[in-house]
Amino acid sequence: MKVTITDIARIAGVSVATVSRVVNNKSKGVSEETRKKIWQLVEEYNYQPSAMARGLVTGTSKIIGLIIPDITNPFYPVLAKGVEDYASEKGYHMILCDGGNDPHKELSYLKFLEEHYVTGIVYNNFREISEETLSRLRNSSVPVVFVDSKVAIPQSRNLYIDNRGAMAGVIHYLYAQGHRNIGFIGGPDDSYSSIERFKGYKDALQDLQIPFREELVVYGEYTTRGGSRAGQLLLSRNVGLTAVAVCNDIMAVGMYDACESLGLTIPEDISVVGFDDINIARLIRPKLTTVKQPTYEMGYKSANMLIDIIEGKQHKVGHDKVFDTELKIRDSVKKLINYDRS
Amino acid sequence: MKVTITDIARIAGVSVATVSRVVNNKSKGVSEETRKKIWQLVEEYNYQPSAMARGLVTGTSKIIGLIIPDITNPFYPVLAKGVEDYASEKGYHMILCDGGNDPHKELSYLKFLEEHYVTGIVYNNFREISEETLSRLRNSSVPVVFVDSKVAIPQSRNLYIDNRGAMAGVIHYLYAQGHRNIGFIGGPDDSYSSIERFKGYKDALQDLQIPFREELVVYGEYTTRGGSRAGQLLLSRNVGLTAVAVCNDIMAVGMYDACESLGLTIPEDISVVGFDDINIARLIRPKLTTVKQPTYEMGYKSANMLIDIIEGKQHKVGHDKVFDTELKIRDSVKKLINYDRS
DNA sequence: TTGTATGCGTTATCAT
DNA sequence: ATGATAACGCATACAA
Repeated sequence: MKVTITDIARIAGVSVATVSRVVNNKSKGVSEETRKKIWQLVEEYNYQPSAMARGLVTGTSKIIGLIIPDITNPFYPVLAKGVEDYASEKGYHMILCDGGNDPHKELSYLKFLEEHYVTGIVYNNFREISEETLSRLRNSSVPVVFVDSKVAIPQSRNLYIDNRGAMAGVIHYLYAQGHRNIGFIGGPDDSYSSIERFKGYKDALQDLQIPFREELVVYGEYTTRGGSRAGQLLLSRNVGLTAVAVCNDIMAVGMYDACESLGLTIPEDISVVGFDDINIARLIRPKLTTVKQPTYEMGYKSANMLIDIIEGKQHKVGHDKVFDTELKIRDSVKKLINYDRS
Repeated sequence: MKVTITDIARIAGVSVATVSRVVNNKSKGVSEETRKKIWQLVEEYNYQPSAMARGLVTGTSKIIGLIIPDITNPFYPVLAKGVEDYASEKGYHMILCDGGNDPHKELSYLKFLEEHYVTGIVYNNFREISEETLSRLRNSSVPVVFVDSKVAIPQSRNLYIDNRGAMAGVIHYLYAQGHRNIGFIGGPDDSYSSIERFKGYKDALQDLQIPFREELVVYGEYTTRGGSRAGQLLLSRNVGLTAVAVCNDIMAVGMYDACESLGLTIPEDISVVGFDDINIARLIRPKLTTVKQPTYEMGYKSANMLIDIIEGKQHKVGHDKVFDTELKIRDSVKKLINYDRS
């Protein structure tokens, strides 16, 4: 049998109100003596307050939700760790919801979170967030921090990186290494980050006065397999590519596979740059040159922003938080000519 | 304002009982007409039953918990995916709890799950499960499926692989490739899987009549860094190693690092075998020969077993489920001599 | 087929 | 400092 607050009260010879005060650390209104006695009983009988009953009366909880599209994408465990760490520092629990890239499941999780009175949500979905989800969020008054997408709803903040600028930086770097025929492998065409990075690709081409060629661009799923397929397609076109900018690291890994199966060597035959700097990037050979996102920090900070909103400490300085990225130069890009920028 | 069952009842001009019957799909006792009307209202007002109130009265929930030590270990996202997939097939939600390798946090999550009336728990911790945790579990009557550890408590099942036999198989394989001086890199010394795998190592040596040498064995954390440190220590001993069996893949990756920093080439200078077959194993070079665990299936099956217990469909055939492993032979082991087993 | 009434375990208000 | 009690939103046994 589960022991309830009534049991403890009865055994201690006090009222439930008193037990409640003690258990919730209400500073006033209880003598040291009874306080001690009750704690002792709580220990002895292993009393655990029912989160249900508590939630029912308070209408809230100490839980935040994290919604992501796919935990097996190595980017997300790190993000989740960041969120979890900050949350638990502040006495919150995190519920991780893997939407499985399925809008239905994602929506179901959102309902689940609402039904459980979560106090806030960290939301990431590389795809466009569905209108149904959005309107639900708008009406629910639950604070939300969106990671890597720009959505304006009340009680929400956005946290992202400069995808566009970072990708432009990649192209400029490749240019500086002597590359002129630079391909682009993008993610799903409804992916916010992919769209932005593609813009950066075009920005840079324009800056560098390189004509944009449709045939140098291919899209795929945000998976290793997606990268592999896209890579094979791109390479099979024989368009004289010397380098490829890939939209994220797991796709870049797929690109490695594609090159291998076609007998091409990186970076001798073709240079590759990724995005994210997941762990694998420095473990594969050649080590992958890529754009580092401060993934853990982004998770940590998003939880921070969320809990600040929850606790009323809203950042006055502005709605959004932009994180810096960094190009990690490793071994997957070849210097083509002795090009001196001086 | 949140809309409650009372609101719907009032608007529909019926009692809350009727609304409740409809919402919970109680087959009998409601006319088609009112049923329709109520569903319509539910849609229109976006009524969501409070999980708190519901849980409070039923004393249960449709939630299962998954407790793991570290989501950033690539083994776990896959396991989690398996659990999540089965659970959501059956209409359950999964709460993922990352204990962060911290017994305190783990215990805190366990309490959290209990307070939220979870109907069951899938539990994995490579370390010995603390006595406090265990006694808590014993008293709580929540069904538990333990993954990769053997714990006997009522209402629980175990699911694991033959760690010992699999590691023995690794050693036999190395022997067949001509290796005689085989080192072992183990995980934390209170890790169940590490202990079992070490036994397998010793079993095989005995079978093969190779004397056991203490100096060929080193332990470390279950991380890349732990593997790297252990590898450096082992290699620095200059004990004439030709091969090393590593306790899991992320440590094996660390071993790769160690070899690189010492100027050793795999497999020419030293052969390496891992355990788990995480994604990275086939992405690093040389591709890692390793023992494949059916990780996703293990997650899926553990949720299956758990929900069977919950729903009373207990497997009569036995308490435990043992999964098969498979040695994936890739490129990290060198054949030393022409040894013909015929 | 539908409604009434009770209780789930807790917090919070108002007394004492 | 402590207690009595209403209220939270719902499921369910029992009545009608």
